[in-house]
Order: sequence, then structure tokens, then C-alpha cells
Amino acid sequence: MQAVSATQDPQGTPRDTSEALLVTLMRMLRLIKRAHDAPIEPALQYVLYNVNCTGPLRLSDLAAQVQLDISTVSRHVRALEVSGHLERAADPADKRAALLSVTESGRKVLHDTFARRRAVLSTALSAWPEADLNTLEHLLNRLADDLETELKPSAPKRSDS
Amino acid sequence: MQAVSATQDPQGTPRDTSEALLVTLMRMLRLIKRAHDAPIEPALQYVLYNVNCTGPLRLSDLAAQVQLDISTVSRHVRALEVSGHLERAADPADKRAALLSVTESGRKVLHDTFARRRAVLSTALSAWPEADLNTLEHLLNRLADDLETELKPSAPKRSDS
DNA sequence: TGCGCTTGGTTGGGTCATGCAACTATTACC
DNA sequence: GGTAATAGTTGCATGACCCAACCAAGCGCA
Repeated sequence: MQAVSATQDPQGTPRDTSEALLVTLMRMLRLIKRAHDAPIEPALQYVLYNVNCTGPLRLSDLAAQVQLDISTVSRHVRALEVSGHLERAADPADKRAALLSVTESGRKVLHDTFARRRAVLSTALSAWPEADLNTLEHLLNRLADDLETELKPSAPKRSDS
Repeated sequence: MQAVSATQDPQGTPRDTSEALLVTLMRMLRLIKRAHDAPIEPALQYVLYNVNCTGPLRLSDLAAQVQLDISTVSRHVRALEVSGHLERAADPADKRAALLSVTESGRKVLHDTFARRRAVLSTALSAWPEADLNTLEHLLNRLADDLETELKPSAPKRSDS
């Protein structure tokens, strides 16, 4: 099956589209992390962002969503709570659980962070045609979804085609 | 300037293409890392891969290439050396430096790792038209280059348009 | 009602990756 | 030779993780 267009010689020196893609991804992430200028750590941003997106939700659901261990998320949530960017409300349906939601302060942090980052990306992307940008986002999302579908059959998610 | 197509309401809830893109990237990287099934750690893979790509090279050059601190790379190189995947040859021109190169064993590890990963990606991408895959790679690379150009003016790199 | 099982979260402990700063070994330049 | 730059290494601290053990609130059920 050659849909992946591998172009590696048999004796090592592996080089194929998907691999190069991966390396590019890593490089990018590193660059972005490096340019970290925000009021909160990248990992916290990530969590906060996700809480913001999917409304009040349980810690365990959040963990599933961001694909981190519950314990990890638990600590991040605590940190965000202490700094006032996130708050927990008792789940009326289950006293064990707590519903997380972003506070005003948290929203502000997110907003600022994104504004900053957007500035960076804007510059880098200013020469990009809108269409390309949308295409990239679309394809990347599809890839992520497909990958997720494959790696976690438990979460039957469908990519848009 | 709206090339980035921000669609966020003024009061928080930031949502724009670039941000979503970033989050998708993080999710993907995590997925891939999670599926880590290889004989060596991802970070070591990354280093090994780069040594393999750009032939015998110095540690400092390698560090620049992978964008990690020299000390970090130093440790990774040591680890790879100990496990026999990498070897250092004295640089004839400079006794301080060493030239790193991948051993046969290292090539094998890379090969296996990539084969494994390729299998995963192949499945995920089997339904993808080749064209989309190429487009994705192309756009992603462009993005990485543009970003790099902006974040490190020291490295005047040009993206292909 | 009270004993066990399940489930939502927290905590303890350990690992890996990484950067910064201090240090050693070589060169390079006068 | 003496001093400054350079290639790497090592000590130390931090952040982000995960796994396993644990606590606490429901849930069944006799």
C-alpha cells in the first residue's frame, strides 16, 4: 500500500512524506513553545483553552479531551484555580464531581495570550492566501482526527471528508 | 490586517484559525508520542534522525539544527552512543570537536521506528488522496519556515512561495 | 442500615526533556 | 607563554508527564 508515498532506500535513511511531516511538526511546536511569552505556562494554556471551548465540564472529561492523564490535569486545574483563571462548581448530579469553567480572569488571559500569538502568526502568515490557510487547517484537522480514530478505537470519531 | 481570519468575539472566547491549528498540532503530537512503541525515546529518535539526515556533523551544529540547547543534545548523543546507535569520530581539524554519525544499529532503529510509524500513518492516511497529502506537507513546511524566519531573524531562511 | 464495589479526583514518587551556568579542554591570536 | 574564543560536559533546577496508591462520595443489596 503506497498511499503514503514512501521514498526511502531499503538500507535505512528513511525518508517519507509522513515522517518529514512529523519532524516539521516537532520543529514548529518547539519554535512556538520557545517563543512563549505568556502569563501562564503552555500546558496550562492548553488546558485552559480546552475548558473554555467545551464549557463547564468534569475533570475526567477534560483529561480525555486533552489526552493527558487525569492526575496531570488535576494538577493543572489546581494551578489554574489557585491563580484564579478557572473555577469549579459542584456538579449537582454527583457530589464527587466538579464542573470546571473559565473565570473572567481566565478568559482575559486566554485573550491576551492569543492576541500575542496571533500577532506572531499574523506576521508569519500575512503573505498567505486565505485559501491556503484554510486548507492547511482543514487537512491538519483531518489528519488529527484520522489518527485519533486509529489510535483510540474506543473513541469512535469521524473525520469530515 | 485580516489574513488570519480571526473569528473571536471581543470578550474572550478566542477562536481563530491559527490558534485552532496550534491546538490541533499539540493534540497530534501527543497522540503520536503516546503511540510511542519504539526502541528509543522520541527525543532520541529526533536527534538520531537528524544526524542521519545531515551526515557526520558536530554536536553544536546538530544542536542548532534541532533547536535544542547544546547540553541537552550532548546528553542525548551520549545516550545514543552508549546504546550504540551513534558514534563520534574525532574531527581531524579540531581536537575539541567530534563528528557524529549514525551506526548500522542506529540506522536499523530508525528504519524500524519509521516502519512502525509509517504503518500507523499509512492506515490513517490510506483514504487520503495523494494530492492532499502533498498539499499538507507543502503547507506545513511553508508554515514552519515562515515561523522560523520570523522568530529567528538570525537564520535568514526563505520559504518557497 | 451497613458492607463491598465503582467511580471522580488527589497525592506520592519517579522519569524524561530541557535550559542555564559553571567548568574543562582546545584552539587561536598576539 | 598568556589571554580570549570555542566545543563539549556536568551540576542543578524546573516543567510536564505517568503510574500506583489512596480518599471520598454514590450505589447495590442482603
